[in-house]
Amino acid sequence: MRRAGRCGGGVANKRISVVSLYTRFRQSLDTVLDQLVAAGTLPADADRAGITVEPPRDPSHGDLATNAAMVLAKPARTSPRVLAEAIAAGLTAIADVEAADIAGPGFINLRLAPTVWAEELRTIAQEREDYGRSGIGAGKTVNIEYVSANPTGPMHMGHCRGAVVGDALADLLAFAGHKVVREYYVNDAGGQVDTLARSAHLRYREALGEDIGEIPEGLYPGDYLVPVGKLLADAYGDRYVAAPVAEWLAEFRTRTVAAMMDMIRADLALLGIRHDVFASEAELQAAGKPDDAEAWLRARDLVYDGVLEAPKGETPEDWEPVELPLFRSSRFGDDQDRPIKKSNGSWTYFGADLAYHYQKAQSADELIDIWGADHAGTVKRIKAAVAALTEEKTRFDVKLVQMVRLLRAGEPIKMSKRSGNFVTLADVVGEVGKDVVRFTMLTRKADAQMDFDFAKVVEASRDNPVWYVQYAHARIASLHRKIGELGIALTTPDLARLNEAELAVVGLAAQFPRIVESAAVSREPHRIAFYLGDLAAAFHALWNMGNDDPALRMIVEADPVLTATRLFLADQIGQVIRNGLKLMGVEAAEELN
RNA sequence: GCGCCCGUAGCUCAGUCGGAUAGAGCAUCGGAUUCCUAAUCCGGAGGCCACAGGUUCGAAUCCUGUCGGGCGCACCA
Repeated sequence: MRRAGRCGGGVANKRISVVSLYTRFRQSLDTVLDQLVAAGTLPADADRAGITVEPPRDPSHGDLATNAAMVLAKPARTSPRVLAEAIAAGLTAIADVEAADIAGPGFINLRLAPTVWAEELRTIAQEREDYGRSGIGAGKTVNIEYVSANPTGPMHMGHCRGAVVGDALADLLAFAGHKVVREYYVNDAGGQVDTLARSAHLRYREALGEDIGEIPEGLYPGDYLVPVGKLLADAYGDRYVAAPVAEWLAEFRTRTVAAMMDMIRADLALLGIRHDVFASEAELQAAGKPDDAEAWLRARDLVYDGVLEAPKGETPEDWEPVELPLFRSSRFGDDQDRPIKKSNGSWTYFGADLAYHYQKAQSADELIDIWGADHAGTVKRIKAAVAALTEEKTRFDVKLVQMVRLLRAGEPIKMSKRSGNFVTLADVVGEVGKDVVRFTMLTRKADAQMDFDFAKVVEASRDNPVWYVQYAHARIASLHRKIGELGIALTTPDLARLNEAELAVVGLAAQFPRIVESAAVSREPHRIAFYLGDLAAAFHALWNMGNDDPALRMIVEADPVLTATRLFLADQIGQVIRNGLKLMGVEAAEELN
């Protein structure tokens, strides 16, 4: 089941040629600080990690702001404002800086020459789909495990959000320079896959003409197993109809799991998701990986034979103390030690999962798991296991994704697992489309609950961010059509003619690289969605100015130079929107209908 | 009982590894617009960032406690 080939995923690793505007000024600032060190104003060993160069919250403060003086005042044994004077003097000498003012408790606000923004626009035009690419992850391999739905049926909406968040995060980290491995853990070893095989056996008999009646309680009732039954009937004829379970169970299990995985892969493909590695729990066990991990841990006294404490709260009636091999997860922050084997000698889910993470850590510098919030209770033990097995050298994050409530006309859709009546991912994608599903899943922090209303996500209005961002892009595309119809002969843009409002939108577009970096560092792909909403809003506001004053329209027929300039601006905004949408796996619309 | 996540405008939510006067959409209020650069636009009001302490130049953000909400709590997966 495990695929050997490892491809980089949707976004390839490329080297970036140009550092972002903010990074560039951060470097200039460092040069100024070096000069102050040489002059004896600053100690050489002062920690500069807390220094930021970012856009000020209030645009009237200027184009860039730095907190350097406040961070360094203490090591320099002086007041922030005095130090700010010295730093500001150095910054003023930089060519693109028109003014450096000191404000508030010691901020230094920089006002940049308008040519800086014009230049940034050209940078976007040059780098095109690479604009925003970062090198912060260079040299690091990140393994991200997501979806990992049990191979017992098709994907339903419960899996959808984790799939989208994981995939977008993988794209984001790749864009930020990491080597990314996208992995799916196939839980094909537990009792549930035996149940699956039994359920398939029933369908197999049905395919051979038997009336199987109601599906008994405890077996999977869904009709997605009907074709599997036919498949098995074709493969085996009536050989296993009356045979003892032991004779067919293993073979039926393998074939049915394979069929389920084909189905899941097809579901994922509907969302544009493809994993690099499918890791089989059964193969992991067959290869003795959990035994290896156990031996390694026992040698360090991190696994011992002990008796489990009674569960907290209400003690179940059938609870009995038994001796089991326990991992000392309490040494690494867990509340209690956790069994890695069951009393029947087989591995617990945790025992196998621990070995699986050990294996992943062999070939990655950092690990990320995307889990549903219902597994929150097991985060501590797996983090403890990774800490122990990697001797705390591998960064490991578990991102919890909260549930999505499906609504139709404001009313929650009722789902019942028992009857097999759940809303499948394929249904939802079929109804509203891949792009709407993906974007919507990223319009909220992963750990916040979310409503998905079938009506609202396709609504053409201001308060639907999916539509609003697409609309901005479509408007930009429409400019080209319109200019063609009008037969305007475009000239070379004259970026000196950009007005203040337009330059402000460029400033927002120029933030894209740092938004990418901050989203990658904090592992929060939703930030891209919110940013695109802001950028789209700024562009729409610009566009709407043309309603009141025709001289402010994007297309001014009498002035081909101005039109070319504004088109150039609009195209670059469109480019940034496309780059952002691509990170979310959403296609940019050329036209809305 | 314990653990995890959360508590920001009337509602739904953002908030940059701690920064300046905490932001957006909806709803509300006040204006504009009948336009095809379409599926409205502009503006106002609205806040003890649950509460109380602490850390420091500076806290919605970090720490502790309290209150309130959600989820989880045997060898299941």
